[in-house]
Amino acid sequence: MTRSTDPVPRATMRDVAAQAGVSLKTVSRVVNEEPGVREVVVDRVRSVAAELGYRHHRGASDLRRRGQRTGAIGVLVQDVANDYSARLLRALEDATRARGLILLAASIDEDPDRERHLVGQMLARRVDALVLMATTPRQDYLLPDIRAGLGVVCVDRAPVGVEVDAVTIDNVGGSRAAVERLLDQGHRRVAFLGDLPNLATAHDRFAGFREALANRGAVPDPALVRHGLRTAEEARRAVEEMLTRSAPPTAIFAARNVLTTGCLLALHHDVGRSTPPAIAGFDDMAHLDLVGRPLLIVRQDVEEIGRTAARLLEERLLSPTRRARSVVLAPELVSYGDPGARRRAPATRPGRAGAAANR
Amino acid sequence: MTRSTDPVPRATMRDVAAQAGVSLKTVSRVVNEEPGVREVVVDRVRSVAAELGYRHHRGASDLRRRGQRTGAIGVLVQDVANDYSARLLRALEDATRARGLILLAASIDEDPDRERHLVGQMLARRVDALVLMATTPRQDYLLPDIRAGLGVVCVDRAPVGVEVDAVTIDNVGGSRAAVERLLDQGHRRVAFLGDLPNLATAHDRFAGFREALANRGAVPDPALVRHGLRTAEEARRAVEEMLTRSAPPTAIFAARNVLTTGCLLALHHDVGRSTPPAIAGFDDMAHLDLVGRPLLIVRQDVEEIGRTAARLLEERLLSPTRRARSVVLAPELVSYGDPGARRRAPATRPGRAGAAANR
DNA sequence: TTGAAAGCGGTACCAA
DNA sequence: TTGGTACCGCTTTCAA
Repeated sequence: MTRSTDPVPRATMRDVAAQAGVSLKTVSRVVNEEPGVREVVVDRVRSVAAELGYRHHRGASDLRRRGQRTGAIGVLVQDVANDYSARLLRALEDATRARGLILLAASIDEDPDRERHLVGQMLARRVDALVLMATTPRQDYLLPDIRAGLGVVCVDRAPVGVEVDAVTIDNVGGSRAAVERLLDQGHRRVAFLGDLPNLATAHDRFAGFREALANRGAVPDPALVRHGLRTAEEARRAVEEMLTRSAPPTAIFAARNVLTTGCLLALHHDVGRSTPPAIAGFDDMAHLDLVGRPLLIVRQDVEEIGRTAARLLEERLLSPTRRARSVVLAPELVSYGDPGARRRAPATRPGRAGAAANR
Repeated sequence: MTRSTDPVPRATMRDVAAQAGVSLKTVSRVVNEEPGVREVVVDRVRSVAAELGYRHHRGASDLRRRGQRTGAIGVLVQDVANDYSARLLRALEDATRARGLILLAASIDEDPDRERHLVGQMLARRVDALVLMATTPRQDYLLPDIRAGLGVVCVDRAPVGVEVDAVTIDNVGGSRAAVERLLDQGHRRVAFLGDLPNLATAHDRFAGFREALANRGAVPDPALVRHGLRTAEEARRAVEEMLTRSAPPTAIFAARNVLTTGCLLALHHDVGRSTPPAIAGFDDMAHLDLVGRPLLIVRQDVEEIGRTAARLLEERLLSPTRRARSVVLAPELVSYGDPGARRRAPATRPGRAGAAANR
């Protein structure tokens, strides 16, 4: 009596060979579409393979052809559920699809230990390359693997301690442009909401804010600057508190998209006030065109970042010894909810949009 | 002369063994934390491994311990950049983190051929299981692999042609509850916007719409029913067209979240009208609480779906011959932008929320 | 055009 | 407590 529920071991090339009456090597040739096998034999092997439900074992194959690549890429983002990370993952998928690569995805959650752990997991699987939105202060722990041929592209945050390819955006320029626009609109009391300034992106965005003010001969008002905000809720409370001041801000620059959400929440529940502050924010989000409020957004082209990272990776894998390149993309300024037409202008000088720089 | 740029081959267990003056097998024991190795030896091997930048080769290991699991899971969603898919991926990551699993992620894009291709890629990598948001009309192409021990959980869409575990939601009940709520509010001319009804979810959501009307002794007005809408833009045009009718709808039910966006776009550019139609939609999105318009949303608990899928997978891998189980989760109704308090009510009878049913 | 044998990096099994 | 040997599924090399 046969129990149909017993796991049936997978057919191997040996099984296919036996069933087809050829040698194992011939099956290998057929599976890998190598020339030099008679049509008749090819057909027979193919049909037997299908019949037995044969699946090529990529791991065994990669093991034998040592030095070849596994065709897998590790993508380590902050949080795969986050809009930015998810779109980056998708852009990488599209850009690598033609080469048949497969992506291992994982979330770092701003935890350096977790980053190293996940990197270890992926390297144990012998990924050809890593796309890394790093949280560790330095990435030199990757040096032995890079010497062994691992490709690495740092994304969103520049690498520290290693010379690897990178795709980042001009955070300083983007912030400066947004804040300058607010100043052009006549605002003088501009508030800043940002993350912990030991994070490079948060630091740069605050620097851009400061530069914009400095260009007008002004300095930040400490009462209107809040660092270390991590959630929309924290931003909401910060804004509500600011608005009760005797001299409330007339404009607010939120240096992360969740903080922009917090601003919107604060103003949403504060419907009575005569002139709500203008809001500018960093990083686009869904439905900002529907909130019924003018909004100035510094937008990154995430798809372009993904495409660029994939291109750098491809070049790197072709010539592992090439010098590291760093591409800095210029974000753009977008106006939402403008009573007039929708305006778009480059965040930095027009000529520099999309410029790449070697460091 | 040494070229420091030459790729240095990775250290293997053999290298570590030689350098540490022990046998390869001892290194294996240390790496796998097997007992029966003296502390001194463990320490020496560990330090040599670190020195040589040794990385365990999971593929080779899996190859030898045949029948064991690879610790990798393939996640095939419609589009990793889409909010729903991305959150599902994240929920799966969290639910499998404790077991140290790694996720291979890919987007199907509603393309059956692509689904089969990606499944092939992942099975070549010998994933232990697949989480599948299927687009193929039938999934019986997986039968040989399931017999070989592959775990499969279908998510969002019920499996066809195979008996595998599944996590879906009650699309009929969710839609019916939303439309009944509109009818309770006094609406009689309720429009329906949906995807192609040959998709199971689209079909079920229309069925729920019909049932809600039928419970009030009404039938859908063909002029107010639009199938086959795929994008927000298509929905926007459909709504704009409906609103120019002599008898426009007083309420609209959008059966997919992008279609809800389309409705909002249409109404946003139609600010003059005295009484805009009420809107209900299927699937939550970001910032719906900020659009300044009352909105009724059928919300799926994506995280719960992911947790459930992971649980079913774990059970399945523990007992591969267990009968397939199908868990149907009840969505909830959420009111946004309600002038009063935010209300939440179960979409179906309260007692059934989260109910699991064996088919 | 086809096949036999070695070996990729690691683990199982058994012997020392 | 440690090591030798076979071998996982496949590709490489070389011979037939």
